[in-house]
Amino acid sequence: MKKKIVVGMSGGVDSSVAALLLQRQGYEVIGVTMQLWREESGPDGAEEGSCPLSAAEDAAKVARQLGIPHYVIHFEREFRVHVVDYFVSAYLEGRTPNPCIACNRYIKWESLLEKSRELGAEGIATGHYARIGRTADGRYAVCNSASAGKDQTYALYRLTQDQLAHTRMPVGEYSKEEIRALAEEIGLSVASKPDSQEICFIPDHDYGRFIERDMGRRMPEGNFVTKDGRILGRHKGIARYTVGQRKGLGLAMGEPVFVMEIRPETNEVVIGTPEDVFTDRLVCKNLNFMAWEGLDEPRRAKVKIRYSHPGAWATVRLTAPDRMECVFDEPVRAVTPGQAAVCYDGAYVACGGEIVRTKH
RNA sequence: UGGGCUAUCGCCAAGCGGUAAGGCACAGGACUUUGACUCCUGCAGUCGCUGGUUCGAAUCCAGCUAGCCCAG
Repeated sequence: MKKKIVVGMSGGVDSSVAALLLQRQGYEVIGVTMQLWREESGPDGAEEGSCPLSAAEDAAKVARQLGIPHYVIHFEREFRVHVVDYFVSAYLEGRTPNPCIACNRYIKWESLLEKSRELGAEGIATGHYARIGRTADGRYAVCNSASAGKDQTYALYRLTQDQLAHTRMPVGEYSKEEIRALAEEIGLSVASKPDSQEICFIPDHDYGRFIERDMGRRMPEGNFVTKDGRILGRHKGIARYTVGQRKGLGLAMGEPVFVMEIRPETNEVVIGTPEDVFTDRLVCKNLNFMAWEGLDEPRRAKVKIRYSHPGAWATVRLTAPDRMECVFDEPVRAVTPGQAAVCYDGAYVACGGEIVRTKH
């Protein structure tokens, strides 16, 4: 009897080819498109955003081409709570969230995996460019995909051992070019669809406006200050800024200036020089251990502090049961509370957590 | 109100008789699988106003206006 697997199909090239590959590997593939968000723009509720009708239609079309069943599952409620609400409240608290990490954790894995079990499948598969390997001591861990330019492991650091044991990422064995070629080869209609980018539920990229509309009122203005307390001007609400930001401050100081810190308690945004935004240590919490089972003693690791970060060498250690400190060999730029610090042991994701504090 | 100084792009600022540097800000684009960063491009037909001198004036002269400083 064939093994049954659920493939999360976004309507894009990657997840479409993932379904194809699994089918070729002999799985009984079930295509599922998650409906996550409905943009109530336009008078008659025109669709837009993450999984617009066209996404589900594209996915359904691909499923038809492959001859597999296809379902649309509604996760709007989960997405609202675990991604959008988290996103908005984090910004209002002066942090800079990474919604893709939250979405992976709560929606793509927790909710979808649960659903797949209800459907009698042994697990789920996605179109991520990452691989799932086993360490010497048997732990599951995601590692860099075959094509270095397409690594998505940073956003996957949250996955648990159980989730990893029931997950397949077939496109991680290939490069983007190979995936497109495969799609074209069998005539998949979505072969040339452009890659998605930007946060799916804010297509116009105006975060400030989204947050204000979501909470139904305007954010309070406050002061831009220097680290020694001098007032430089007024800001338009702390959620409009993030550490390391230069553009959009409207501050003509003669030299470029950057956001050093956001202080929700006083509603202040601290401004500094390019050098002021470098730090050599950070503390994170809500840890998840992947290739590493724990961290009894300080260890060396390459640490990424944002999705596109090449990684920087650091010594990491636990300072409390759920507190990890990273001390970098060289200062890194714009360590930002709310973002994730992900440690790598070789190609494997070792562990990671949410950045809570930086030290200047 | 008497004396001195200054007025050049949103901010700062070169320019010193030969036909408006630069920085910041801003806008657009590229890059980007979150926010950022970075990169590229654009951005004063005009120099507080009005006259004058000159082949030619932001640059010299006069008056006016505004701001700053000193005196009072």
